[in-house]
Amino acid sequence: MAKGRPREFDAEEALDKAMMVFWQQGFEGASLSDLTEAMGISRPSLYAAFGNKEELFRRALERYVETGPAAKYFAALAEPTARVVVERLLRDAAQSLTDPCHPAGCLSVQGALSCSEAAQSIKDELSALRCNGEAALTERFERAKAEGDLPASSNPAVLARYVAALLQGMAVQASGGATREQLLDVAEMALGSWPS
Amino acid sequence: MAKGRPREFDAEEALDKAMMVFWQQGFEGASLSDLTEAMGISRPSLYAAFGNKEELFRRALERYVETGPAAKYFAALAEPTARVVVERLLRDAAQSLTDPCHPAGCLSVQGALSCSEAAQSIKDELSALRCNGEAALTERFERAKAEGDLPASSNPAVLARYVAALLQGMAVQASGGATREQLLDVAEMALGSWPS
DNA sequence: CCCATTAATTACCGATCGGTATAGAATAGC
DNA sequence: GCTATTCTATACCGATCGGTAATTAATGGG
Repeated sequence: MAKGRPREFDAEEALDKAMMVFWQQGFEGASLSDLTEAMGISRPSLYAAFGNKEELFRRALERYVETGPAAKYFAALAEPTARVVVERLLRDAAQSLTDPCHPAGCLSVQGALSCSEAAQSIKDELSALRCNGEAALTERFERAKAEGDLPASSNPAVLARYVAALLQGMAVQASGGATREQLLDVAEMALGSWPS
Repeated sequence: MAKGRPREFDAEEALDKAMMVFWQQGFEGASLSDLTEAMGISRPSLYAAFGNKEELFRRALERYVETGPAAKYFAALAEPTARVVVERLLRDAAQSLTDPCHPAGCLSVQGALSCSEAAQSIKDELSALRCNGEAALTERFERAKAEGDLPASSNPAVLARYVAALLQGMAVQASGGATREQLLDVAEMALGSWPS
């Protein structure tokens, strides 16, 4: 098994580096030279290991969802009540969006919020990802409503869209340099008027 | 006065076309070819009239602020009470962000939320613009607080940041294809818990 | 009418874009 | 050791990027 020359770099490490570059510069703003330099590998190695720029982005995004900040998002849905779910979503977001260990903001928002026609499929994939996150939150709120955890009069889809919009707005603020404290203020403000 | 050959295009019309392209594709995603095609002028005409791509963007942004959606934002601050200001901000945003007459979303958000180092100054200018809008809202809330229009316990800066985040999040949602009704739901949800 | 001035057109510039052909280096199985 | 296989390194590809030089066309002032 495993014939041939072994690769001299760790694929997951390289992917993490690529993720950071896409995170900071967006899909189109990240050039192959930026990527190879950050990943510490040559251009042919990148193509051999990851296909092309678009597939590399998808792999990086996958990693962002599975092991990055997006993983905490889905983990928060497991909290026992809707109120605690939202508390964790907003507070974790304030924390993660300003974590100095990685670029400010959210890859799913700033990866390709606008782009040329050539990158349309990337933009669509990102908005589909955000939509999935919102849908998962809607389901969580539907469950909460069924459990009497949210008022019977509440509208889970609207609540989820509201929270999603707030999180995405916090991501824009973080991208613009907002501090963790400022984002926490926004989070607490929203929590102060949460219906439960 | 006015010597030389007269230009064959209307500069403001051309600027509006450029604004649309930047709005849809972002600063970096919009190529000179995209721009000249949409503006209906040749490349040297563009450079003679507007300097270069960066200055063209700044001119288009200026126009966006003065005569575009951003103008309505500042107009809303003139409403008599904080409550009505926020009502108009959120509802006008839901309307404008999904107006089929122009690209979905907000130029100040999707013009360059992330970019390469080469476009950093554009990104900075946009985040400064958003920051100005937020600061103007803070001042409006301070006035409202002084007028007893907002509770004495309220924090104008936090309220403004909360509203700004919500608006920016709505812009992200619109960019992803959210409908006007969906954004209005978010607006009404936020208004339902407004402190006054 | 002629000239100075400005705009439009064509054709082009070097640089960088994403992507690859080719050849050499390192492994496993035989 | 030899071969098949896989990775790495150099050097390169056509296309497109933002930006311009040079020429021609249209105006106003003298």
